[in-house]
Amino acid sequence: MDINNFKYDEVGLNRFFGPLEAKIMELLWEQERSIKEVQQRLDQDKPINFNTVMTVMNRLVGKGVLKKRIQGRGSLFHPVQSKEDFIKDQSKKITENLLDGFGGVVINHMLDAMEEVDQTLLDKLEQKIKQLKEDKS
Amino acid sequence: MDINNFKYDEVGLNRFFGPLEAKIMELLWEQERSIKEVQQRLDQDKPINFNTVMTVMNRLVGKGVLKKRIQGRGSLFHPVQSKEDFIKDQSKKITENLLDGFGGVVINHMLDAMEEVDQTLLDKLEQKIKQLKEDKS
DNA sequence: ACAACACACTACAAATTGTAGTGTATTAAC
DNA sequence: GTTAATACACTACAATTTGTAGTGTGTTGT
Repeated sequence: MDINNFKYDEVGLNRFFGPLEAKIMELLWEQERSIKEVQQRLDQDKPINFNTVMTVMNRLVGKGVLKKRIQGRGSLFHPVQSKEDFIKDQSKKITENLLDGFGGVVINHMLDAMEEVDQTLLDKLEQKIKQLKEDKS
Repeated sequence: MDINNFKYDEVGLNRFFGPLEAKIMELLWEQERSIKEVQQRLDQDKPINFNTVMTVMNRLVGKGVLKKRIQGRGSLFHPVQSKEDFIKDQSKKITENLLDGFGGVVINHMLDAMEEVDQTLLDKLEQKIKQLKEDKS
């Protein structure tokens, strides 16, 4: 899975993908689809070439986020992970990366950010730490 | 400050900058320097053109991470933030972004990642949580 | 046999980053 | 005071990523 870029000025899946890639992923997380089906869906919003969609979908296969399954004449595409699992995995990677890259420097600010979003998070984290300490002893 | 890309397959400052940019930032976080001084430092490791260094340094000014200060004939460059502050700010942005972009989906995995850190960080976490709770009451 | 379709291969454009040439203006030296 | 070195602006090109799309090929269904 070579997705390893997080654009934190973007929104939603655009943080991990280009805009067209993101739209395609979204459609395929809904359900498995052929290139044609994806192209027709996208075309409803804005005219888009079949080959354009094909190229991008194949690139996503190359990146390891989509899989191709031959079915009769054509192929069907589906993500290798659910959307939730994808986001979870990437978030974990990013968080680990921040922590073991910059350690103590960032941890306070991560907590600040957590608190701003949801106060109950601190309790959850406290519990986890308590549990961790019990496990160790 | 238009740094908004986090490459989580890279190491250190390369997560935020290109490799050459990162080396230059590192040198300027040590101390304010002229283009010539930066170029000569880098040149010790590997031959590098003066204009190359100049271009990249000016681009970093354009991105808002460096400032230029005229001094006599030439200019001296320095980061607008300390290295620590830079990393803190970016980390906070990334964390907030993850949390309010993907909400509950990522929280547990962020906590998981936090659990995996070393003991001293865990202690820091506990302290920080305690402190945050006191602030509330 | 032919037309429609699925797909491979190829290519180009914008943006980002590293690279570096040429030209200009100011400073320093003789 | 003319020349030479220096600092810098301007410009350009290559590789990579992402969006875009043309052409060509082989299979299918009529």
